[in-house]
Amino acid sequence: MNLKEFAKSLGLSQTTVSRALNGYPEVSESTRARVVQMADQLNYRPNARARSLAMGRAMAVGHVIPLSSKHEIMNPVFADFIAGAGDIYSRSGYDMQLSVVSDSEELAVYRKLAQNGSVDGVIVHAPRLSEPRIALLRELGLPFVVHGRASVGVTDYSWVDVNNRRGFQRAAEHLIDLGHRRIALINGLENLDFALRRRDGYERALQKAGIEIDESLMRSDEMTEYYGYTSARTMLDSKAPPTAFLVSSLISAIGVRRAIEARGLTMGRDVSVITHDDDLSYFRDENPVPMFTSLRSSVRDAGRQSAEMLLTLVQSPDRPPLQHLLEVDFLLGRSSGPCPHN
Amino acid sequence: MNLKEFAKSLGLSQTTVSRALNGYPEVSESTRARVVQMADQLNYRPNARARSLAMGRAMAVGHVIPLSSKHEIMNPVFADFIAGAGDIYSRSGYDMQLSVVSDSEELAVYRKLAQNGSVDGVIVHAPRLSEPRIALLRELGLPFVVHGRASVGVTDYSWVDVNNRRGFQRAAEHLIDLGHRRIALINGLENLDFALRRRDGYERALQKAGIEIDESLMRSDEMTEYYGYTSARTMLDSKAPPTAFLVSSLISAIGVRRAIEARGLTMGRDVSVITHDDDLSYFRDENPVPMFTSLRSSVRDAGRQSAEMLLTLVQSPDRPPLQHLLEVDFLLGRSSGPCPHN
DNA sequence: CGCGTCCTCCAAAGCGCTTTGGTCACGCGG
DNA sequence: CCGCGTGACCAAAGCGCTTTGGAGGACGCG
Repeated sequence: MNLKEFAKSLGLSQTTVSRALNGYPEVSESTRARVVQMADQLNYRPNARARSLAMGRAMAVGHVIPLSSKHEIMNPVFADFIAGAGDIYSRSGYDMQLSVVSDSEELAVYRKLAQNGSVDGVIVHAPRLSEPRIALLRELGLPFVVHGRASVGVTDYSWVDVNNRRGFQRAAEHLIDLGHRRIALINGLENLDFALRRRDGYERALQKAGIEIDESLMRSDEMTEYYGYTSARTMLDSKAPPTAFLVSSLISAIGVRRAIEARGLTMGRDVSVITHDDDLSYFRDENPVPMFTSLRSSVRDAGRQSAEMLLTLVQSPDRPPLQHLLEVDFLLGRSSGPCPHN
Repeated sequence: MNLKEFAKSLGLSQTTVSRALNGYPEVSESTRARVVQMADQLNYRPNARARSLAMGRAMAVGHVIPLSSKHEIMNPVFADFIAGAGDIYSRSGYDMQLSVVSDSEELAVYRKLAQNGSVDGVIVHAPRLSEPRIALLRELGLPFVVHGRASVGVTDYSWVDVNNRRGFQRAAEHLIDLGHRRIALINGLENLDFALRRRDGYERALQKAGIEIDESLMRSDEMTEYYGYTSARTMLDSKAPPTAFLVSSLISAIGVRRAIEARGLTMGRDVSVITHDDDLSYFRDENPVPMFTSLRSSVRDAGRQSAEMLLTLVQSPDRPPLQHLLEVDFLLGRSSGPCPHN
């Protein structure tokens, strides 16, 4: 059933029906009511493609997911982000389009999305220190919001980010206050901006406390469980093992914990752990005192914020960039305690 | 830049340009070469909306994700599935559309997708025992593939599923062979079909061995880490604790392990654990002998298979249903061993 | 030289919607 | 009674593509 047939079956013109359905004032309330009622009685729905072709707006936003051997963004964290963002899109009548691409074609895909007309805006995930996508998207004139920031380069773009530096500095300071001096950093991939900021926060805290930075206590990689496990395992087996771990992801922290216990040690007593926690639904700790002391920041919420920001941008494109910095919650759990060797 | 302008700048008609770009034989190779070259020089790309409007095909497939308080499909498992499916779509020139909806509107969204013309097919996730979506989609005439099966109702629809029953039966038999008699089942939500099949496999193994089924050793819920932890914790604290756990998800198994160790026991020695393992990238255990004895089946691969199946269905709609049953790999890890109390 | 056949290319008609630029009838004030 | 504003509706022109149904020229064959 298309508009033409539907209009005919109502004895009205296409114009009137279209207007009635889209809430324009040029049609009487009684007619509108009749149209709307008949529409869901006859199950008529405007064809989305035709609609957006006529309107010049896609009513869709895009997310590009690089699927590489090196860095896989499609991880549990991303899933929760998408859940948050998708929720907002649905409410606003927008579609969400996911493109899974090998990272060599990533930029080409953004280009395609823009020139293609298939989306009205995009979310940029996992920005690196210097981010070519920002320049590209600006050049293409496609509205975008970055989840995270790119420290190098222009600053006048829209983003939603977590205060990673402050969070990690605070966590490190907390460990230092507890007497720890050998604090390991199990970080994410340090070609990604957020990881660098975390490292920076960590280093600042050490420097302020006059603790020398020890590269052998720092790791950077994809934040898997196994990565957390092997990193911690290796460090704990070394001559001068760390007494505390600062971990970039709860998933890796689970691995760190496994290594600690495999060594016959007890987390929170022999070795302290503080982790960043994206508050993923599948790893939510509902204990009053959670297992991990953590820096918590809901990535699902970040997804919602980003989506909302993108939609405002899409709806008023000449607006100056919007930026939103989320603070993390510092949660005391059972994984941190005073340094035992003092 | 649209087709009209682009054609004019080439001194050709829209027809010829369109044909050149789409590989029709009615255009000479030399002209085609010129068109293609100019296209990427001038950065011309056909508008996707217009294209699919004209062709009557959306060149997109949909995935619907219910975001409810009761059951959240948007979990790490789903993320990996999407990564696999999305990969196939990209290669084939299809877009992937995700709809995140509250579960009360789920059916309405499928209806919309079909009548809307915004997708050419859908993947049905997390089927329940009896699945209204199957009847609906058939009625709507929208091609679909179910990830999983629905045991009750029609059987002639397309699906990709894992042999859950056999896998769990086998795992339970393995534990029985090791002398275990009190085997707990930490299952997924049992209104979902896959969970029922797993339970069925588990029960069959017990029955065959003449072991009485004990409801107090069975749990069913969303497969979070915390769920695994509390379930195991409670059971281990009971008068007649289980000596082995059969777990439906690696994530919950991590929680089970935590409970075991919190009790001062050692997994693999005091208590055995076998878990289903979706081979998620972020939980891949790269040890030669993995930590968990598991039933492994890559959900990413299932995503690929489902996507491929859907695309063949979309491309030849009158084809009879396709069905594909994936077997699980039984992997011996360090989490299972002989029953200690014998 | 005439005619049929390819080979290349083209004009124009959709695809299903929105939106511009009306028309028509009615009512009201002067 | 005339003129004009206003409310309710409509015809038709796009949006940017694909595809149908030719057209025109080159070429080969009798």
